[in-house]
Amino acid sequence: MPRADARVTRERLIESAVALLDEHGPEALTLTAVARALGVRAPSLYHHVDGLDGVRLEVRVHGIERLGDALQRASSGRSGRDALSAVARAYVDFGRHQPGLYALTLAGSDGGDERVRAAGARVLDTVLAVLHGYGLQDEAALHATRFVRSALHGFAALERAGGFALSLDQDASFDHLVDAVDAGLERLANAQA
Amino acid sequence: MPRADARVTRERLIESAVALLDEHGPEALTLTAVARALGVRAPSLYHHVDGLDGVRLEVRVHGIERLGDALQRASSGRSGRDALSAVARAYVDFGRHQPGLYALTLAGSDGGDERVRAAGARVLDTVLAVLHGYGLQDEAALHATRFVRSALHGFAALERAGGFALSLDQDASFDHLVDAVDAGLERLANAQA
DNA sequence: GGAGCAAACCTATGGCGATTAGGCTAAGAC
DNA sequence: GTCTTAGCCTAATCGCCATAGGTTTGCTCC
Repeated sequence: MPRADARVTRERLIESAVALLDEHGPEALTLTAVARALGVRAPSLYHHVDGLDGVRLEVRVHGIERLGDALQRASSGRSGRDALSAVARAYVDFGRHQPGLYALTLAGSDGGDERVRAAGARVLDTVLAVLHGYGLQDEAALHATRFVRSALHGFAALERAGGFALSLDQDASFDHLVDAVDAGLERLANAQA
Repeated sequence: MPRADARVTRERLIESAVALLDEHGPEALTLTAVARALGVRAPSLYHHVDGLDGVRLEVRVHGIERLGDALQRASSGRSGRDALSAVARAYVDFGRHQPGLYALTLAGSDGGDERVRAAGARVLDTVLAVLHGYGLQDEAALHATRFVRSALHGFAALERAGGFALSLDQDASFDHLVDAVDAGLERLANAQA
């Protein structure tokens, strides 16, 4: 029975952690900093989460869930290339707007946490639904999912790391990427038949 | 004028750092650990590199150079889809065999270091050479490079992070990825014309 | 309306890693 | 042989994670 006057709640803790992460990078996510943001001392957090890794886990779960939300929202009511384009845009935008949060969704030893698995499955299902629009099914669809996620994650990660150093328009590159992925999916769909 | 009996050299320092990274992960790369491996105390390292970030920079430069070596070796004597396949395999294998080193090649604020730029340019050029085999030139080739690097980095990163949770064969997924990227490049080459 | 339980915090402490300051030693130049 | 300086060192500070153990104070239930 949680007390009503608690300064620390899972929601507020995640909120603070995400803010630190997005504004000051991964290094800034410390127990001390989170505690300070919540008006509390660092050891107090141990009553709510399992140390720094626990904070990261909570944030990761939250991040994957939010990513799943964004992808599902983007794909709803669309199909085929249209759906691919919308989902891809949503994915990349998520990485752009919440770089710190996004980085945590993938990096990490999640020790087989159930919530991570469930949230990840939802992301996977959303992508799979898009691929069905290309006629991809079963194993071929799963391989294709890995291709799509590789391309999207790679793009988001390279963008974040400053890997696209040249002064070439990134939005144009994104459009080319979607075009190329579209062609790749058509190839995989044909190869499957 | 360096002394002959020095225990710390750039080479030995990088070697130790890479070993720590590949065997025990990013967290294990500490000044204390590197110093211990070299038979020296941590503060002594400051005479050779600029702190922990300096170590990371040295390792990053080394990693990008080695990646460049691997890609160039893989592409030499091949062209077209054959070259793409070989380069992709070399890229992914690099990430598999040296996960810690690979992770550092991209993650990071390299503050515009000249050696990083140069080594990165060599990687870029190798990929560009492959794309010329598809008839891609100029701007279109650069956009295509981003597509290829996104797909390869994404695959390597997801593999390393355990993002491919399902028990689906990863080598088969890799073959599908190469196939899809090949199709994507053909599309981009046609769109260019 | 008070007793008791447990939630929510706290201080104290230990340990480790980064980094700075300041000093010793001995290799190699001249 | 002197002297410069590269290469290491110890000492000390600071920030952070983590554990141990204690105090306050809502809440619930008689």
